[in-house]
Amino acid sequence: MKLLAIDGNSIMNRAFYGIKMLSNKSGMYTNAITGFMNIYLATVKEFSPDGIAVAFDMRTPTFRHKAVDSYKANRHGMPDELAQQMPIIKEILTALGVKVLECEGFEADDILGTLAKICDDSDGECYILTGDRDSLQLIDDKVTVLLHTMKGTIKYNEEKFIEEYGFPPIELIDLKALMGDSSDNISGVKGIGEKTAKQLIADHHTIEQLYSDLGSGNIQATKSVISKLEAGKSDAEQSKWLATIVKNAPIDNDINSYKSGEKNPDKISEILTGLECFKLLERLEISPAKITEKHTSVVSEKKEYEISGEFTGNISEIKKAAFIFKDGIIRLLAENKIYTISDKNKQLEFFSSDCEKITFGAKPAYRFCFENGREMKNIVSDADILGYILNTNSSEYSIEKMCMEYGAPTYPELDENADIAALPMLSEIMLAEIERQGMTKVLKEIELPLTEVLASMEYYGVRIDKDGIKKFGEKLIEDISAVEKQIYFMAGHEFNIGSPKQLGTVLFEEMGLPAGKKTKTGYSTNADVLENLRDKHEIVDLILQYRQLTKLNSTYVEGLIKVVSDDGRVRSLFKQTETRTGRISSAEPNVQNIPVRTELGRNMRKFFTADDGYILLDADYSQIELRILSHMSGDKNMQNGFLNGMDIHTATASQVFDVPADKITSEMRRAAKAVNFGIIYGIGAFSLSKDIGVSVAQADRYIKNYLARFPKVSEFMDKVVDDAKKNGYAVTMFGRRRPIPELKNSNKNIQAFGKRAAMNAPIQGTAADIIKIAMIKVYERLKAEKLDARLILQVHDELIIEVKESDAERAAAVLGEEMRNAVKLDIPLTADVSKGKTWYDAKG
DNA sequence: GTGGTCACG
DNA sequence: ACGTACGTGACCACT
Repeated sequence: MKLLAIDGNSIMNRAFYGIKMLSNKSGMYTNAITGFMNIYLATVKEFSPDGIAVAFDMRTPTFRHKAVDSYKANRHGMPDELAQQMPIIKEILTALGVKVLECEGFEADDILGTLAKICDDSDGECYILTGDRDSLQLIDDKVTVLLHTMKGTIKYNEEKFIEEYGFPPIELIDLKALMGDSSDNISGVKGIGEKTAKQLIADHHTIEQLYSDLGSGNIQATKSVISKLEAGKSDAEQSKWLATIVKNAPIDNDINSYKSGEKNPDKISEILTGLECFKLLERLEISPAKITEKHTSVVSEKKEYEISGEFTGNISEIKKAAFIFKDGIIRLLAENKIYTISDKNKQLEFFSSDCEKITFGAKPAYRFCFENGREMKNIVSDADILGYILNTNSSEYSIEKMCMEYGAPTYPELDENADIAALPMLSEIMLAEIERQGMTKVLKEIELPLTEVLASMEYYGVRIDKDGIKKFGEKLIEDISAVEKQIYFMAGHEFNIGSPKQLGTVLFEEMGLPAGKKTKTGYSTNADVLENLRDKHEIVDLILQYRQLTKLNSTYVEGLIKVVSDDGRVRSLFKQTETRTGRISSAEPNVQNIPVRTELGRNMRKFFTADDGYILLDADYSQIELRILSHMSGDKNMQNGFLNGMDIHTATASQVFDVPADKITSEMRRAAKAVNFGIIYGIGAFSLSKDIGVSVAQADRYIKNYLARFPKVSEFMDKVVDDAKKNGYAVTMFGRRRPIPELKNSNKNIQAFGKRAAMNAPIQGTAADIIKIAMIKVYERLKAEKLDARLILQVHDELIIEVKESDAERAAAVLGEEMRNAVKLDIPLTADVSKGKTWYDAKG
């Protein structure tokens, strides 16, 4: 009989701290469970035991066999995130047919010790899996310890142990009795450390022998060690007792009772599906629970599909199909048959046919159509988008993952066609779920039509003045080396200014400047800190300059040059399923963070130009987020500011400081602006005070004043947080949801973050919804009016059109009108259009 | 791969 | 006692 005995607490601990926090949609952490099971499965595979037992500590002992009050007092209690995973892993193990052992008053390693003894007595073989070196004392000719460490699992038998420690395993107890173990609150002999203890044990083997030899003077040690040993005799004896793992826990002593039992796959499936641990189910070769309560609206029966090779029929006869367009090939599912379409003309014919299409990742297909001057028609569902709408928190929307999450049947037997086979049913289930959650409008009126707009923007790209950038870059490099030289001179030597570590050493150690904040790894040298040191030394200003110049050069000059196509344009990727709030994001290159705030950086925008014969139109919403807040909260006081056409920050200042608008100083306006931003972000007095340089108490008064003046805003924020706590998500005006599992976290800081995110999500998300609607309307009207104009960029509240000069006036009217009229709020939306040859000139 | 920093809304 | 405003992406240094 080969028994695998696992230290459940120890392995759960290793797993918990070993992998990043993983949590599912409802905020339940699963990282320890996942990690435990991975270790468990790997070990079972390697050793194929006949029986498995997992031992756990009892959480609420009423009696301690080691009744020392301070026992383990300094081992901090486990965090909630781990504690809540403990009962579940026990359930899973039980369902796997594994014995779960807990004994009141006994620790997990006592149970392991008892199991080891049972094996010894019955001629069994025992493998102990643990992360704790304590258990090594149990090793003998029948007991092997598998020590799980960060670097892997080390197998300790007697031989290996002696090789490493130089004495037999049982003497580990005596070693600990001498050197102590702070994590177990074993004091040991005061003043005896690891080295001395090891030597003493190697010479004398046991505590008893050691003290007997000490008495007879038969010992080689310094006077100080000898006196320490003499003083610590009773400590040593008590420590030995504490360090000894007991072997008499009251568990079944018939080894055969630990033979592996029957698995209960349904139970395992139910638990793991609920936890969204699909990878684990796969490893266990168990299919996920098919229908969960919330997805009962659609009955999902698996259909049979036939692989039919290249499509040779008449494309116009396909009325309804699923397709996936990848690597230049269309895979098509129609009438229970799976085809490929490899011919480009046939592909285009299919895309522009009236066939009702469902797909996964429509944007590249749209782009393919644009590139070939054809129209994509009738895409009614895109699983990528559906997945995003249903959970903006996910980082990956693969068909495989979503099938498991939403309970759609999978087709692993179809190999590379498993994805397309699963698509129709998955899409149907997700559409029903979107309908149930009231997000059908977000899907059909915003996200699905938006894909074409984004594809078009990606297709056109924006023209870049590459030579202009290069010249600008050369100038930057000159300036950089000049600043660099001055910095080296002041520091007295050369160093890597770009390394925060080296810079910290130079500023705060060599030059003795007062260090402010610290980061995890050392001194903080960020702009905030440097700003406060500006008048302490000239070098600080130079470093700030150096940072600005190198940032411009490496990120924008060099970064942009790298991605310019042969036709002189850059084509950013506008990602539609990336952000948690509903915004779109931009990458490769990111065109949403081109400098504007400083004049030097703003020059970059001179290199974003219109094509010959064209000009750029640029319009941005003014204060869209505050307007949304005033609308959604219904605060008339705030709305009045907008209705009167006032500058909103001045209006706010007037309210908060109780001063007429014409008496507001620029300082007051600045403070009010910061408060306005703070409100949108979910304010805290501390951060506000830091931002505007007043005391925390003063900042707190500003906030209190603000909320008193705009009581509906205050109520709105409270309600948004309450609802998010209750529902698990925040929601925009149009019904878009953002799950916020952080609100259920036991960590106060994470909870506080959840609250701020909950306050911000409806505002930022609604703004995202609105500009998306505007984009679709602008796109449609430019097309309908046959203008030689196209949307090319979006920067969250700003849209940019490239238009033939002769059509500029009409396109400008379209842009302004559609942005202003995208939705009707209690207060007007304003957007002014300006134009220019470059982005620099076109921005008003 | 992670952390620090900084560019934008 | 601690940490501290929302949402992104790119680059560099360093492990």
